[in-house]
Amino acid sequence: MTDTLAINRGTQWLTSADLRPTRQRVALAALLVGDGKDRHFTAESLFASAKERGEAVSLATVYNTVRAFCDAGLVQEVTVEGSKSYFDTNTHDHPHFFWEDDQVLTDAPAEELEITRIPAAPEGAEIASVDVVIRLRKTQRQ
Amino acid sequence: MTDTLAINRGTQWLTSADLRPTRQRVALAALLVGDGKDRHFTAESLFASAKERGEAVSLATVYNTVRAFCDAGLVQEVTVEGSKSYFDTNTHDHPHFFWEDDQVLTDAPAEELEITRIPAAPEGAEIASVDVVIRLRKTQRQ
DNA sequence: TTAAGTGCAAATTATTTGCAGTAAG
DNA sequence: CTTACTGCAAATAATTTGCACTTAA
Repeated sequence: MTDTLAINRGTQWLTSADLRPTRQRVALAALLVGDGKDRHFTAESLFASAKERGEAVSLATVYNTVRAFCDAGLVQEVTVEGSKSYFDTNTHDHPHFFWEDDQVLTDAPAEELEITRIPAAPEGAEIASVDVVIRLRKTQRQ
Repeated sequence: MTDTLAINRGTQWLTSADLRPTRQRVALAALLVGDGKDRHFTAESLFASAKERGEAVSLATVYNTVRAFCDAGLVQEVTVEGSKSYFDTNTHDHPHFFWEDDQVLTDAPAEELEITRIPAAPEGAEIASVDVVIRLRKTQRQ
């Protein structure tokens, strides 16, 4: 039942960033990039997914591992909410939808965003990134 | 030495939102809108400013008060950083600069931002707001 | 074999809350 | 008067860390 392809992908992803492919890291990596799709997650949600699949990983290790992935540039932190930290396996600059009702982060179609002019960085500074978060609220249907 | 104009402005600001102008609230309000300029702050930074001016306000009250201001629509929460909550007395939708080195939030000139197209809200949702944060990093000068 | 990774439990940080006392309308 | 506000101190939530143990290279 263990998905060899997902595990291989995860292992490659780790080694490409010079991270030691330990059992725990491979398990988490497989969950994140095993199917090649972009994934949005928090430390807690990743921990929950791991537990669901019966993987033995401690919460502290999930936190440490996600931090390591982020430092290695494998995932991108997305700032959307005061308390929790959200991460995205898609590290390219792109806009996000944040579903306020469910506190869920998803990708917004980058090709539908057109920014034709951006405030210049003030003297002595340069632009590190431009974060665009489109906050969504569910329309109540009656 | 007490700035009557600032206090009056603060008091008006509070009553306009049906908030009881208590001594502590008026002091904080005067710090925030006393000079009519927009202000960016965190609970901690506002607490520090209050202490600096010799105002007797507890940290818990600063937190509660800022939350009350936010709920009343007097200030806007700006999500820029995982840990702390930032607030802005300018409640109009406008872009921000976030100085990563100092963890400081400032306004970006709204007239220099031109978004000509925005991803449509998915079925069943509507756009609550579009947050644009331009992250700045200081250019090291040698 | 050895430096890096793991997993507890305890520490830390930002924030909220319970509750007794205080003050505004 | 009476309801809301204040201020402690304790509670909470997300995350990090110290340290002994384990494991990949």
